[in-house]
Amino acid sequence: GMQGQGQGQGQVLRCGGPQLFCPPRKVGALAHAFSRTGLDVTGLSEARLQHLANATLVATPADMFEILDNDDEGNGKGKGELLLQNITDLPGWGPKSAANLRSSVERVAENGVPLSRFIYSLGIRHIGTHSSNLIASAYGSLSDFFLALDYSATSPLPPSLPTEERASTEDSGSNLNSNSDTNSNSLVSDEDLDMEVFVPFPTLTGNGHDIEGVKGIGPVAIESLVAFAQNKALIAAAKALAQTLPVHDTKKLNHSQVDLNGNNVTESDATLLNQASLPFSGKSVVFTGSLPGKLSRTEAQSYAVDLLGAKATPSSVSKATGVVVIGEKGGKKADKARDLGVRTMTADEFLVMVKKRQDE
DNA sequence: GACTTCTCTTGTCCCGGTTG
DNA sequence: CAACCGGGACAAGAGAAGTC
Repeated sequence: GMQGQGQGQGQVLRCGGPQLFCPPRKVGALAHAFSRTGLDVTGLSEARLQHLANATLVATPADMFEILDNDDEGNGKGKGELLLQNITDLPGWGPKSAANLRSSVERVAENGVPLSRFIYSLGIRHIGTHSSNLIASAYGSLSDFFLALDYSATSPLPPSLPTEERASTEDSGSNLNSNSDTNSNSLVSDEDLDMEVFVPFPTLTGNGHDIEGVKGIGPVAIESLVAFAQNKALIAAAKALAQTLPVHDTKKLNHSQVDLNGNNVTESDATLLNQASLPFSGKSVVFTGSLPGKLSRTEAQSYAVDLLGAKATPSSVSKATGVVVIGEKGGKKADKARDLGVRTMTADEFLVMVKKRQDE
């Protein structure tokens, strides 16, 4: 890792660099990428990933998709079959679990993931589900997101560089930063914003002129994004991963909804998504208790966001919460919602709304 | 066929970032 | 600078699946 140390303020021991290429944390990074909120490849617990990593079968998320390669050159087994065989032979694994893993990978490779989950899967620090959603809707498409990464990686002024180098790269306006006492730890300090100084991720930060920026993405998140963008190995891994599966634009409707109930969602629904007329538009929706049927909370959250227009599905209730959906055994969240006067609805009522949207 | 292992899910808590 | 909000980590348990 090349970036600065962990700054000592977090309790967690960190390599300076990215998790994916930090041996102690590699498995954790892989687990993060394949987790349900990421690429959602089932059958890959942290323990199982440890097996694969120990056997040097899988080092990056993209490697896992090699299990689908079937480039057998006339004789013998293809690459994917070999990998499948190697996995099957690992202790604790068997034909069944290996085959299940393969089909899980296959499902993801065919269906793809929404841009937000792709971004989440990259494991960028401070970029969790919420920030990933914000970023995804800011850029809309994977290509635009990568463009932003490439652009921001070209920053001539990494935050750690001494001020002399800063001055040399911006000869015309060098006098602006003459006051060296200013604690310009921040990447987007006012001085930087004023002149045509390089600003990374202007779509997110705003450029002070025509671009407003994204609320909820602050300097810390930006700094983390810049570090990611400047790491060639991580970018390469991300682009390799992008080759393995379709990444759906956020402004359009993503294909993942087709899977939920096998229902097709038409293109016209996509245009409805951004309208403010949806039941949950602009609201954050919190779920508590278990939902009827085999509907998982994750699926329900997808419905709330994609079909009903919710802006977020946090895990806790606050006064900013728009609606709390109460399933069976709803606990303290339901109480808190009532205390705060937050609107509540039953899971059944929620499902009716979902059904109605699906039928349109 | 028994045992082990992993998965899947929810609730709670706390840290940290963002915002005004 | 303070309050608020959100996410992540943690814990626990029930259930399912697979291995041997």
